Amino acid sequence: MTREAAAEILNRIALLLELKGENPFKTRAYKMGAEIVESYAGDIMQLAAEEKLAGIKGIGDALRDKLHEMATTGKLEFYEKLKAEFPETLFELFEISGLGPKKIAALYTTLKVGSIADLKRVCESGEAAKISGFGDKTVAKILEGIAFREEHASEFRLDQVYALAQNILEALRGHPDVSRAEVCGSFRRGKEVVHDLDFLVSTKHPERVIGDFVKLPEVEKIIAQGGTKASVYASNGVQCDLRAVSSAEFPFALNYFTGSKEHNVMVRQRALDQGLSLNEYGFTVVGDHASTDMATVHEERDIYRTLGLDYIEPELRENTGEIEAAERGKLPRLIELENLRGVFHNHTTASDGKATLREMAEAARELGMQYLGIADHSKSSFQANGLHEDRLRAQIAEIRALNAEFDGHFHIFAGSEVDIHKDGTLDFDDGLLAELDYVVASVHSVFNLPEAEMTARIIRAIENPHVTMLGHVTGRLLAQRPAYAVNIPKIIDAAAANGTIIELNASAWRLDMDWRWWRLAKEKGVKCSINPDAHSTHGLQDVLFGVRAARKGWLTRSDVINCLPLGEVEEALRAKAKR
DNA sequence: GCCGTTTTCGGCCCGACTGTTTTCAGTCG
Repeated sequence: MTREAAAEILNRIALLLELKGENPFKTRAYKMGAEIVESYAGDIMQLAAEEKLAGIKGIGDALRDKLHEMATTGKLEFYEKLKAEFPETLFELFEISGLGPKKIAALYTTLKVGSIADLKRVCESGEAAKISGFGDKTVAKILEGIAFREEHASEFRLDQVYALAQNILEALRGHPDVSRAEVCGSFRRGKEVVHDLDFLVSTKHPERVIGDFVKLPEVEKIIAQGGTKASVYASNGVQCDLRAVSSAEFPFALNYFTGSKEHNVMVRQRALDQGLSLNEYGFTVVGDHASTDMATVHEERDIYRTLGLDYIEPELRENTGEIEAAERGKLPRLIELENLRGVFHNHTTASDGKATLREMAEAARELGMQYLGIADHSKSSFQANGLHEDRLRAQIAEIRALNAEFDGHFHIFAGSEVDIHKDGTLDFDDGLLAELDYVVASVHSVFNLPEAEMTARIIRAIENPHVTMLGHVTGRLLAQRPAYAVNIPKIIDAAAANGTIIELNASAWRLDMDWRWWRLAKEKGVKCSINPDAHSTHGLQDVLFGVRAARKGWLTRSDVINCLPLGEVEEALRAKAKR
């Protein structure tokens, strides 16, 4: 059993125990256990199998035995019995915003609600509103939650599909009959969520490749299988499509299936204007334009060149002006992962992170970073074990000591992710903020303010001279929780006026600020910081998702503060502090 | 369920907000 599967089972046990009204500290122990299993540095399932789990904090006798059982038998009797008491679909209900274990338990015991379909029915029929503790507003909120979930049901975050896409791509590229393979579609365009994964291969033997594709270990169910294409569901529910074309067709098919549809329409129109018809198989000459120069097309780049355009990176293909820019040679040179020199906004065990300060520093160093910014939560974020003044001061001292140890080879910046209160004041006074190397200001409470009030609240924080950057501007959780109401253009103006950086939170759950706003921010002169918001050493790698989003927002390395080498970024932070 | 130790039970994380309620329960961060 994989560690992900084991962690999932522990999490589900926690949910079911909560439903049964178990001691909340017991359910928390299971949740903690799940987190440890997910993030443990080392092969925890191997250790579990060999009964070598002793001494891991948070894993006691009970969890140790359960992990051993899962690692050796592939299942857990305790869980099998527990889940047999409830319908399998019950877990869906926990995904509805506004519903917790108590309400779910009430719905289940009084009305036998065991699925979202049941839930919708009893809310609409008026039965739910009659349950003690429920009312019209509760029911309206639940229905809103259901609607949001339905609207986003087919969306997958990048953390859910990235490894899958890489694994399948690798398998395809390793196939003896495949000469070229790519992922196309919205994944290639760097969208923040995707609906499916589209793979493309060039081959002389499509039937062999397709036959092997549907037998990949990642494949759960075959939806369709033909001579040139196949569709399957992967085990995590993501639909994966494969198309096989010839080598000559490959660049055209790659371009076509990458989209976006709107971009394709514009490109085809441009081709027509030049007497060429473009489709997923190639160019054909139309009318009397027989003399058009049809350079041989080997790469996608050649298609654009034939049409008199610079190569347009996939992330830019949204028909938002990229074709005009390509025509005039004005496309930006997009940022690349390798351009990042360091990362700001990361957490440690001091608040809700899973790795210590030293572990985070070592991990960042191993990734080739020159510096690491720590920004643990501030005191108001109780749920995240936010730091009070004394603990923050102790952390600053710890960071200074570690830096002395690094002796210039690596640097840790002492920061804080300070809560923005409802009125726009910050969680620490200016004196303490001034002791820090930098400050990330974020909203973590009172999400439901009217837009004007929320905007004013955030602008007040931006105007605090100690605030270096603004954290996750809209608070959205992709496919789970909508953004709070906030006027982004006004936020951008305020950031520009105060020299405040805006974060591009690189967590696959957030990707916030959204890529659609970065061109405006860039025009106004606002700098971006691509922040992993890492809560573990592994989380540092989320910068990958952030870079994709930044590219989609037309950003170059000079727009992104953490592309600066150590000396220059120190200078930039000092300059901001002096303003 | 885990942890720690004044070695075996008692503590474990707090506050705001909302909606349902007449004093609080549930949810969220």
